[in-house]
Amino acid sequence: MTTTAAIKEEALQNHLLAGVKADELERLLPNLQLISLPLGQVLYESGEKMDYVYFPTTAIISLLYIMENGSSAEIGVVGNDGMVGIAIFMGGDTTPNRAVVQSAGKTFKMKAELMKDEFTRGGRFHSLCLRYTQALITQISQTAVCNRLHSVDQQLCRWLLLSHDRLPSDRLIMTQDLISNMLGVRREGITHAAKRLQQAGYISYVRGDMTILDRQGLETGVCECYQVVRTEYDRLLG
Amino acid sequence: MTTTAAIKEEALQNHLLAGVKADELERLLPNLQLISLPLGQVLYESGEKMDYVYFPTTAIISLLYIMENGSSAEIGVVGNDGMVGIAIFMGGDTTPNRAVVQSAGKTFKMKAELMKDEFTRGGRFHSLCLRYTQALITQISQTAVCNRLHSVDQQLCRWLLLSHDRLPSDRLIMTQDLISNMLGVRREGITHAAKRLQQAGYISYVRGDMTILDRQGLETGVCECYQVVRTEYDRLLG
DNA sequence: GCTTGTCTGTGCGTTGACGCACATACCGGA
DNA sequence: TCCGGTATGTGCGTCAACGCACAGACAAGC
Repeated sequence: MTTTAAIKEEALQNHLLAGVKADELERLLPNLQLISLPLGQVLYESGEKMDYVYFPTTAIISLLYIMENGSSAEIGVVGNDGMVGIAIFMGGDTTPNRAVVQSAGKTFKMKAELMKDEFTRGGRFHSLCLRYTQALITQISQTAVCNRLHSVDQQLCRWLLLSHDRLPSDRLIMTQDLISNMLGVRREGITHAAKRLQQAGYISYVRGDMTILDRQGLETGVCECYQVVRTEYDRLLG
Repeated sequence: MTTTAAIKEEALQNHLLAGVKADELERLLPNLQLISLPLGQVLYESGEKMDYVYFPTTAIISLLYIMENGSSAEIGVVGNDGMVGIAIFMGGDTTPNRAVVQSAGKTFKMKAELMKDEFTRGGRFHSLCLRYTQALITQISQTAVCNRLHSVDQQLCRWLLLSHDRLPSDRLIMTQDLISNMLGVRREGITHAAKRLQQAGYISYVRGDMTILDRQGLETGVCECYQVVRTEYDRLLG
């Protein structure tokens, strides 16, 4: 049986939960349920009412927009740095996006109503949620800029670094086909870009099993977008 | 001398101000200062502390990210539908973006401190600001998607429609060069796209003076991104 | 073993956008 | 009236990414 202390320690792996005041955390803990998310699971569908908010610890969730013709593009990524379901406290209840598990792992979930209750209490939890939302806005904004101005190679580096920041290890279980769906480019484009990164010795991969070997190498290939987002997260939540 | 009633009527042209409760508006009005903004004026520079929040009535403000090499791309646009300076109440105080006047016109401004005070009071103003922020997030997200997946022609249509929605007339004073900076594409690309729209009879323009002749025509050339954003604004703030 | 499905690699023609160069057109001021 | 500055139009070569087709390569299961 998992002790309360163990749960608490697990919860602190999520930066938002780690940042709230002690009394707020005590109130939250009994309402947090730890679950495992398999790769590909859909947490929300576009326009669907959100029943839960998620605080990932080791899982990574991708926020996608799916076009009417089926093509897709990622607008943001959430790991242990944040939460999935900001629309719950922002007042919209839904978003026109899909939230899907990009990397299997664990997450806490909490009922939307309880989330709203705690949010309206104000306090540090309230302000932390808002600061996180602003950081997410920066990430989405930079995705927009990067999509417009940078090459697939640069974007793959950015995407790998963003993922690595949220990953408990250096391994990423993910096919090139899935990555291409996230980045909204051709699968072949990812094949080429990934091959170059592998030849440079920055990553290795075999059939959906990717390992980041040289993080600093990746950072030499990335555009400024990554650092802008990183700096803003540190500034707002660090 | 401008009467209080006249100021109030002017204020109601901004949808956010029009949406707050009567007592909230009475508190806000004495702190709101109506000013004229010329084309090109910079309201915020990237990373700069925001002293004021702006509630446009007839002006349109563009939110841009400026790359280190000087190229730029728009991440969102704000008119009488919203406000500029959400970072003030989100807690970050600054953003890595520039806010620049895209279409000359009038706006109310209010000191950042007063904004924070009113926001922390809660009430409808609080929730309206958050709902607006969510709508803006959708706009930024859709910009990211559109940048990735759609042609310059489609994006110009989207951009014109978004501008038209926030414009008091059908005229837009703006050179193709400026539009290209907003969309993050070449000036020649805009020349080509605009020429096609003019030949189709949807717009006319001469040296920085553009008129929208056939809005429905533009809507036939736009991608689904425009409607997604429009619908979300209506849902959240309508 | 074999088959089947999935993942990755590669080639090839097409295209949309880029970068550059320069022509043309228009405006306002000296 | 001329002139300099600005806005727009156009041509041309280049390139990154696309769409498609198909060839290995590997894993899992029978």
